[in-house]
Amino acid sequence: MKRKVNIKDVAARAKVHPSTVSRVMNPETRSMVSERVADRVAQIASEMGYARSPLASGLRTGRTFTIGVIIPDLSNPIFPPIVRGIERTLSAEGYIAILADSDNSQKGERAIFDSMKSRHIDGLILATARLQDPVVMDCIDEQLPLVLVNRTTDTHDVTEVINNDELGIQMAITHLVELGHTQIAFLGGPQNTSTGRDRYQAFLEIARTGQFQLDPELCVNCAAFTEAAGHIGMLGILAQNKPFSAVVAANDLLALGCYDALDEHDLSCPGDVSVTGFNDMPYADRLSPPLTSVHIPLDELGVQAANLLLAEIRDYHVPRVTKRLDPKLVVRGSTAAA
Amino acid sequence: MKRKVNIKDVAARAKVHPSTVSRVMNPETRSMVSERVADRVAQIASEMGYARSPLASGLRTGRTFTIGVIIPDLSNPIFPPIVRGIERTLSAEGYIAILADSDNSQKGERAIFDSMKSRHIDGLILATARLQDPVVMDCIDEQLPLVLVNRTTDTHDVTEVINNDELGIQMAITHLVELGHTQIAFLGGPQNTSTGRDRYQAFLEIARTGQFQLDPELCVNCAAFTEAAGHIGMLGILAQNKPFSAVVAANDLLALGCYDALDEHDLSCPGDVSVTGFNDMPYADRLSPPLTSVHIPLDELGVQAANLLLAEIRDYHVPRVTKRLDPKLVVRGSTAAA
DNA sequence: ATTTTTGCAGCGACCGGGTGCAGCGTGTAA
DNA sequence: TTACACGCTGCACCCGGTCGCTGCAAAAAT
Repeated sequence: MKRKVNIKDVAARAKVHPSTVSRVMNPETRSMVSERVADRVAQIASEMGYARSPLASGLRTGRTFTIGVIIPDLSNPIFPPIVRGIERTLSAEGYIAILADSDNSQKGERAIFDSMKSRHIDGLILATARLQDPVVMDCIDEQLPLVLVNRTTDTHDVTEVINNDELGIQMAITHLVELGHTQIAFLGGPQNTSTGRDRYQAFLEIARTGQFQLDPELCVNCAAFTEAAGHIGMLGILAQNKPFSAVVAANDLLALGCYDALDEHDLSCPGDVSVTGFNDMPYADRLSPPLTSVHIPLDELGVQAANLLLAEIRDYHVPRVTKRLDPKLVVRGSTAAA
Repeated sequence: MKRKVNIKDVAARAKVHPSTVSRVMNPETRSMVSERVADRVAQIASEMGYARSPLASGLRTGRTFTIGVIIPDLSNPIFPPIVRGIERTLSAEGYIAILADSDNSQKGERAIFDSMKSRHIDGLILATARLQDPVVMDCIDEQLPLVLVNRTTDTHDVTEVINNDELGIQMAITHLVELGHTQIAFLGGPQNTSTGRDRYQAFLEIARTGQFQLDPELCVNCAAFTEAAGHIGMLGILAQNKPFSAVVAANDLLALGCYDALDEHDLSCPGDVSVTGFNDMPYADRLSPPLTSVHIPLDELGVQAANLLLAEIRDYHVPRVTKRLDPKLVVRGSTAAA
C-alpha cells in the first residue's frame, strides 16, 4: 500500500504551515488565506495527489459527510427508486449514503441505528418508521437531523416526505365508481405503519361520502406489505361469500397476492373483479393483467428527502415540514366496467 | 447534542489508564489484559454507555470496517437482491456498506471510487466492471481488496463471483430446440461487458454444435441492458424479414423490449415467437406472458461476494478465485412449441 | 509620525483511540 | 539469594486534520 500524501507533506513542499494547507483545502476556510498562497498551495497539493481525509477531519469537527439510510426491505420494488434519488442528490453535495436494510424488524433497525450513530453520521433518512418509533425519538433527543420518507409517525416536529395517500385512495375509488362499481372491497396493509393506517382511514372516510356501499367485513388489513400477506388477506375476503366487484389494494404487492387468490377461486381480473394497486411499482405495466395503480413519484420522494435533510444539517433549527407529494392514477388493464 | 462518553471517561471511572480501556474494548487485544481488570472495565464501559468510535480507531489503524459497493444501475431489478445479500453478510461481521450507483458511466464510477478511497474503505465490491476497467487496475495497484460481482474483466487475478453464463445460454437453447425451434435469433447485450460478451460467445459456440440453424444476421447486440435498447435491437432483427421462431435474449430487460417490438409487429409471444430471458428478475413470473428465463441466484451472488471480500480483507494474500454459480432454467409462458 | 485596525500565517493543543516500549511486581529456577 | 522470565499496566507518541490564539507586518486612521 503506497503511503498517501498528507497535509504535512504538502506543507513541507509548499514551505507553509500545515494549518495553512488545511485552510486552503477546505472550501469553507479558503478565504482566510491570501489568494497568492492559496493558489500555490492548491497547485502543489494537486500535483502531489493530495486528498483530504474525511476521517481525520470528521474526528475533529464531528461532521463526516455521511448519511445513514435505513429501509425496511430492499426487495420491495418501491425502495430502489427512492434510494437512488437519495443517493444521487447526496453525492452531488459531497455526501455519501450508508445503506442498511432493517428487514422489517425493530430489533434490526435499532442495531443498525446504533452502528450508524457510532459512525457519526451527519443525518438519517428513515423509511422504516412505525407509528411509534423509538429511533425517531432518539434522533430528536440527540438532535440528529432526521427525515422520514414514504412513511411517517405519530411524533410531531419531524421533517417528512410522504405521498398524499388520501388523494391516492380517493382517485382509485373515484375511478372504480365511474366504472360503475358499487360494492368495493379493501385490502389494507399493517396498521402500525402510516401508509397502512392512512390508506385504510382514507377508504373509510370516502366511503362515508356515500359514493359506494361500504361493508366493513369486506375490509381486511394484511399483516405485511407482501404478496403472501395479500394472498391470505384476499382469501379472507373471498371466504365470506359476499358480493363485490372491485378491490382497492393498499399496495401493489398486496394486489399481486390478490391476483393469486382470485386465480384460485377461478375469478378473472378484470372480468369478475377489478383491482387497483398502490405505488405503481416498476413493471406494474408489464403484469398480467397490467395493474391499474396509484403512481407515486418515488425518485422525487428520495430527492426531496435528501434536500430537506441537507437543509437540516446546515441549520438544525430550520422549521420541520411535511412534504406531501401528489400521486396520480395510472389506469391499466386490471380495472374494467362492472 | 449530549456529549458522548469516551475512553478517558471510562478510564477515569475505572481508575485505569485509557490504553487499558482501549485494549479491553478491542476484541483483538483484550487477551493482553488480565481477566479481572478486563471484566471490571467492560462492565463499567457498558454501564456508562461507552461505544468505540470507528472514526478514531480507523484513523490510527487504517481500518474503517466500511465497504464500498458500486453498482451500475439500481433500477435494474437484478441489483437490489445482490445488494441485499451483500449488506446482510457484511453487517453480520460488523462492516457497513456504502452504496453508490454509477449510472452506467465510467466518469461516475471514477468519481465514486475516488470518494470511497478517500474515506479509507477496507474493500470494494464492484458490479460495474467493463472488460477493461481502470478502477480494477487501481485496486490492484493499491492493494485494496476487491471482489467483482455479476460481471468480470479481462484482468486476471481478481476475485469474482459470477454466473455460469455459458451454461445458462446452453439451457435456454436446449429448451428451445426441444420445443422444435430450428431458427433462433439472439438479442445480445453491450459487448464491453463480460455478461454481454460471454452470453454472445456462448450462443455462437453452441450454434456451432449444430443443434439449430445459426444466422449471424439474426444476432443483434444492443447498446445497453435496458428495455429501450432491447426494443430497438429487436426491431432491427424483425426488419430483416427473415424467418425465425424464437429469440434468446441476454437479459430480461432486453426480453421486455423484445415483447414491445413483437407487439408492434402484431406478432404474439409465444404463439408466433418464443422468447427466453436471462436473470429471472423479480416478478418475471408476473409478466405478460410470464417470462421463461435463466434464473441466477442473485442473493447468493451477493453473499458469496461479501464473504470472499471479508476473507481478502483478513489476509490480502489469499488466492484469487472465480466463483461461478450455476443458474437454472425456469420455464414459463413465453416459450411454446414451434 | 504615531496609533489603531486589519489581514495573514504560524503555533500547538486537540479530536478519540491504538501501540511499541519501558517498568514493575511476582514467580521460578539456579 | 540472585538471576531471569513473564504477565500486566502505564507512558508517550502517533494517526491527519482543525481551530482558537498569537504575533507580525502592512494599511488605514488620527
